Amino acid sequence: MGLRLTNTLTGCKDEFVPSDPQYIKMYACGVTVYDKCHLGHAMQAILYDIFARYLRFKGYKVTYVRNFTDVDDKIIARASQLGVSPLELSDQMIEISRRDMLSLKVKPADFEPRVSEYIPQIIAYIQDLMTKGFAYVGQDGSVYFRVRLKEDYGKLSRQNISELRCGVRKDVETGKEDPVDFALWKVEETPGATWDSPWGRGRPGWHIECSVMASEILGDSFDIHGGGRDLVFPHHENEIAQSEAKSGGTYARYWVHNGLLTVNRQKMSKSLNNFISIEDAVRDYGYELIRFNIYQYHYQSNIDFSAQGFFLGLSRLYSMYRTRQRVIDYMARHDLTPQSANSHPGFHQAFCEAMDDDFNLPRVMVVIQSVLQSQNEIMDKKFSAQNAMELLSLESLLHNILPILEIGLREPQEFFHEIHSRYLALKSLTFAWVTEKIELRMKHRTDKNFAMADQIRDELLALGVSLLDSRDKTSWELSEKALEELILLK
RNA sequence: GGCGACAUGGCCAAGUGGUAAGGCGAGGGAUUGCAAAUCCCUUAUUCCCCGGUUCGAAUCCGGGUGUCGCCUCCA
Repeated sequence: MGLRLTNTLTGCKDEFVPSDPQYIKMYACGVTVYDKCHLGHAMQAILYDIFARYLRFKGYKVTYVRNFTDVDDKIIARASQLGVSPLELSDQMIEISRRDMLSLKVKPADFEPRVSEYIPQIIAYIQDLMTKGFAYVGQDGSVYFRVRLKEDYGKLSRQNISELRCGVRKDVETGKEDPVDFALWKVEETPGATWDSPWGRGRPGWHIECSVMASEILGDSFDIHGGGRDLVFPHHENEIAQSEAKSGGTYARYWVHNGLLTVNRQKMSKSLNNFISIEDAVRDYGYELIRFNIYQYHYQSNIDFSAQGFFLGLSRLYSMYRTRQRVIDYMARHDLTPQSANSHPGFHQAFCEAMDDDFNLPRVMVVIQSVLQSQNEIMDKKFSAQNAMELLSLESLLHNILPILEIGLREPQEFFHEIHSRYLALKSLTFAWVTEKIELRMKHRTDKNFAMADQIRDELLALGVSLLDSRDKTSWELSEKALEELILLK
């Protein structure tokens, strides 16, 4: 069963055939570290992390590279504003970014190169382009890429060079031979962010870094190159132009582009000031809810962030842990151990088919939904050895696939405790108070004084605490309304 | 102005030629002292509009309309 991937280069969902049948090389554009990352960056990082995890799950060896852009106009501007050196600022931001990724349970990529560490290679690369005639020193002393010489320029974004020129493009650099050319090396002298080169002191242009770092680590040609949809043009187009001009061969074989996180349908971005930082998002919603919501959409779609959407996710996540807890209790009661069964073949296949179909996470979520439902169904039935085995195989399946997604892995008790404490604190209530109320109601119930018992239950429900009576005891959880309140207050 | 993507029930969202997944919501049932939770059933003859191709289209083609992204840094 093979993976199929939507390839921006062809515009089709292509069968994915790695150049080496066992080894996949993947590169994803990381962030420019001039400020804290926001939820949109989180979405991208989570997605490519999952792709890498799934490919490994399928048995491939994977090398995954995700870069940090630490040399850039914005970094320089920001650093001078803050009165620190550009690399000091980017050091700080990289550290924060790593912490953010950790808090989202995103595994580090195998390589996380920084532009500033690849300056000699970038210079050599540009020199090579120059000897091949693709690069030239412009009138302003900077080095540019001769776009028109690359005949298939525009093949990724389907842009036509002659049409580009009549665009609303501003600030055309004066040193270029042709307005469509782009900078490889910008000559200037900002302290702390420039290096000596054959063309004078300066720094790398916008797109060269990815080409250089990708080829240094993965080689001239590799399997998957990913990034946000907003990078298709010009960033990825230019990467292809440079890389293929230099190597003469194919650069990335499959181009994957994820959708963007939007707010009121508009892209989440610093400039629109409609962003939420990863730090804030994790604090307010938790990493798991963020991931859970991302999985409701295909990676190519934009995800419109809204509190209402997050509420839906929370109520389903809550429900997931309810089942997780129920399974744990059930296994304890019947003395079952999870290791004693193989992964459920039917659902295992369904999961792989969904992932193989262009990483169709919404379909994966349906599979998980069905697994949980089947577990509940089994536990609703009379106990039998056969049912127990079925339950264990479902459990074994979840143990296999949930670590790829990083959801549903916590101790349910811990999950509930966290969310319940937050809610109770919000309402200035305590666990002890709720327990007291429940015990009081229990007395009324055993006395068959249902009117009083129901009154207490209604009182608690009005506060968002919903009671669940089982044969011997009463437990409680948060009502839908309470969950909604918890999210909407953010 | 150019390029690209998207438009599916009250809401969210899968689905690239074979007769509309799933979730939320709503209604009914099993269960329950009554509830909650859980499970079961029902809830789009139809996929923005108009043409075309085809035995057959949400899916392909042409033309509209609308939304978004890119063409300046952007995941």
